[in-house]
Amino acid sequence: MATRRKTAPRKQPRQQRSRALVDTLLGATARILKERSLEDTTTNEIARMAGVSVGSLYQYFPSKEALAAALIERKVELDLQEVAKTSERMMGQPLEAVVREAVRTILAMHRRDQGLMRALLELVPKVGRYAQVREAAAQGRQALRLLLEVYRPVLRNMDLDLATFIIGRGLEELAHAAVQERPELLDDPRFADELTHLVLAYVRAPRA
Amino acid sequence: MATRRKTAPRKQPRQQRSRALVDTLLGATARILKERSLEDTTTNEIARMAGVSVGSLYQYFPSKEALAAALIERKVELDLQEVAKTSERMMGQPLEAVVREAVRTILAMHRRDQGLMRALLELVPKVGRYAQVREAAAQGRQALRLLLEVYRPVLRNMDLDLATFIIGRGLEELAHAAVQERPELLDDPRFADELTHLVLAYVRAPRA
Amino acid sequence: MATRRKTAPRKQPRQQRSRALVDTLLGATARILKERSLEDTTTNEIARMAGVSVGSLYQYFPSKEALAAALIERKVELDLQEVAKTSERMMGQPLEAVVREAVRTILAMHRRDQGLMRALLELVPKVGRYAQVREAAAQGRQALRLLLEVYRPVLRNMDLDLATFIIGRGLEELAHAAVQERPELLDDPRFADELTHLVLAYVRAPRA
Amino acid sequence: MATRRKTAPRKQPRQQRSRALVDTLLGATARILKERSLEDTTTNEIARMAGVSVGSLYQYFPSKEALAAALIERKVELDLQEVAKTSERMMGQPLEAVVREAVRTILAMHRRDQGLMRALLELVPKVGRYAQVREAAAQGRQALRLLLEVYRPVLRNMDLDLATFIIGRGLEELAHAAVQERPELLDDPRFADELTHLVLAYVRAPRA
DNA sequence: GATGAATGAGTCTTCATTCAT
DNA sequence: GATGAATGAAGACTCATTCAT
Repeated sequence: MATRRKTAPRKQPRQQRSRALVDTLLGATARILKERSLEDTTTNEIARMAGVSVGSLYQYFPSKEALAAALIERKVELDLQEVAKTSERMMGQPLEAVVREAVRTILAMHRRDQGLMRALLELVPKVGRYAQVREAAAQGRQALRLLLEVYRPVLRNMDLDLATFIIGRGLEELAHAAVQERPELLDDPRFADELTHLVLAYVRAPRA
Repeated sequence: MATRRKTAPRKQPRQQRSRALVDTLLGATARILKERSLEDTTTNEIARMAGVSVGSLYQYFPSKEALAAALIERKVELDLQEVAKTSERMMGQPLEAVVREAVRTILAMHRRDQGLMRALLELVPKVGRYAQVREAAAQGRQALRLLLEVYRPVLRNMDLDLATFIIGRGLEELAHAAVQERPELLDDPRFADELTHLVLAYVRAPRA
Repeated sequence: MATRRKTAPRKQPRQQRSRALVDTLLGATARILKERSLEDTTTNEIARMAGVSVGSLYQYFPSKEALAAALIERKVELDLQEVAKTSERMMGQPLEAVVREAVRTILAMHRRDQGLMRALLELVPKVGRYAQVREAAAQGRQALRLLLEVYRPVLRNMDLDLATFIIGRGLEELAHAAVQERPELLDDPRFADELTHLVLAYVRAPRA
Repeated sequence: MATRRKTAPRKQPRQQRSRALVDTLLGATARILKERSLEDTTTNEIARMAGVSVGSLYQYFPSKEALAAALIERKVELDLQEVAKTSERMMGQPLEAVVREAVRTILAMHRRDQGLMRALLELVPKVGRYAQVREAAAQGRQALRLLLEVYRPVLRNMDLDLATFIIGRGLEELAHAAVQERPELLDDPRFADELTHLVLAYVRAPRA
């Protein structure tokens, strides 16, 4: 049955050595999840991969799922920081530059983690981390929304919430799609151009 | 272990009774997969749910995965038929009407199957049905591409392959996203309007 | 930790074959418990000993403890029947004969099961079957008490409750003790004689 | 598995500090065993309870069982001293007084340790300390036997060995029984009276 | 000597799959 | 062909014990 397993970390790694251990474990888990689903992985394998005993694994993570959850949280946190930094940096730039940079950032984020990204996304429901991810997405959207508001004068009249959802999620999903189906696009400037155009054409007021 | 299991159906259900059995099993599987992942499901449960013995299940499906694979193939087939029908019907209509109808169709497809859709998508890699799904997607894109070619004169100059990917996958993923995050949008005409606008603005030649 | 495990039997063995299976499993468990404590036993071993697969074991018993619990309940039931039969049979006989027969019965019961008896007694707390055993003991005492009341005229004046406890438990424990420490006494008529004397001397009114 | 583990203490605590450590550990073990079986206890828990590291525990006790064994030995030793003292003190007193005092002593011993007593008794076989306990019991019986011999003239004709077993073990077990089933009896003078009567009536020669 | 993090053998238990009826 | 009891391989997880610091 789908017994949701405990995912709360077991004890905080206070010592430096422990922190390294936790990192190694998360690293091994990440590496494995790029190739295999969580249930096709065993805790023993993760431990072996990390060059650590199972016992040590369970010292810090009460279950396989907890490892995945930790991975997700870490990733969400990092991405959020990046988004924040970018959106701050772009404030005041012309609309087109902002959009182009946003597209660039999203593609970069996806290029970086490829497989892991997809694996983690699939794990979100199983591991009960919907809340965090939603929250992160919400923050990202919030940043996007603020930008749109700034440029409202040059935009067509529209429901900003809806537009934010369509743009935010649309770019995100197209980046995912590229990861899955056509990874080479992540490095193709034409793809970035097209996405930029997609967004700009969508939001701009039609010229008189 | 990640042993890829046999997924080829065991024997073709020639008899009418057998065909009904297969349908019942697939139905039960579908119903369960809407709520639970495949590995959180047991063959015994599927059989019980279908009101059939496990033995009978294995008469037609050599493994749990085979059930999922069959489900995917069935779904792909149905969707393709629908796409074909729609695109045929739309031939010759004005661009805007075509896009609007395409959006409507996609949203309808997603509204219909919600959970199952997502479950199946996650199963594709595990069950080794990438090929079929790709192939189906390709066919869908091909239809889309044909449409775009017809309207090329009124469109901006662009790489049709790339545009097809962006539009096709974009709409699909935004429909997914709505299923996941904001199901009410599936029935909201403003969502359909915005998506239509997204596509039209993207492909249309900018007015002089 | 002392997590009390589920002990409720899993499904009732309806078929004849299943009933045989359950019996075989209980038999194997009994045989092993005569030599080893429950925690020094593995479910796999019990299954192997019973010539059955672990899976089958878990079909009927949700845990090792459940097997022990079932064994205890079965034993309690059987012993109670025997006590009831004996006490009924003795009604109306002279006091000495009654006591002698009671002693004989108790010794016989212990002679029969020896090791198992001790093992089960130790398991009672761990398996949460105190209630049943208490209840059984209470019924046995009740029978004894009824007997004593019948003979009250020839007995010394005493608190019947206390006397029942001392006699009932005393005999029981001395039988246990014999099992543990001097098994040969179980077959020695002098031991039975002495126990009979112990009881009679204790209850009889001192002759003027 | 039922591998009998090493139980010999590891090193003799010569230093005063070490002796205190050993005492603390035995104390913690005793406290825990009153509530939980040995296998439901972890060495880590014992150590934590004693405010000591596991490592230190293993400095003095090579296994969990060794702790139990040490506890048993200590208990046996103490009880034996007490028995010796009592029996010495009673020499030359009238029979009834002697028996009464013996009963009192036994009840007191059991009142004192309650839970631990039972726990230790269950551990004796697992820990391989049968010999010591037997030996201790034998010494106790020997003392009892000596007493009986002194009073032989006023006793009925009987097998002293058998009588010793019945009286010694009978009193002991009835005290146990009281601990388990009716603890309030340990403090009830009527219980002591009845036990005294039980023994006296059993051994006394019937009056002409 | 003390510490407690690390180890890994060993256990319970599940569940996909088979096969006797 | 259907049934569902039986099988047993495989995995998560614990905890006695060791040993580097």
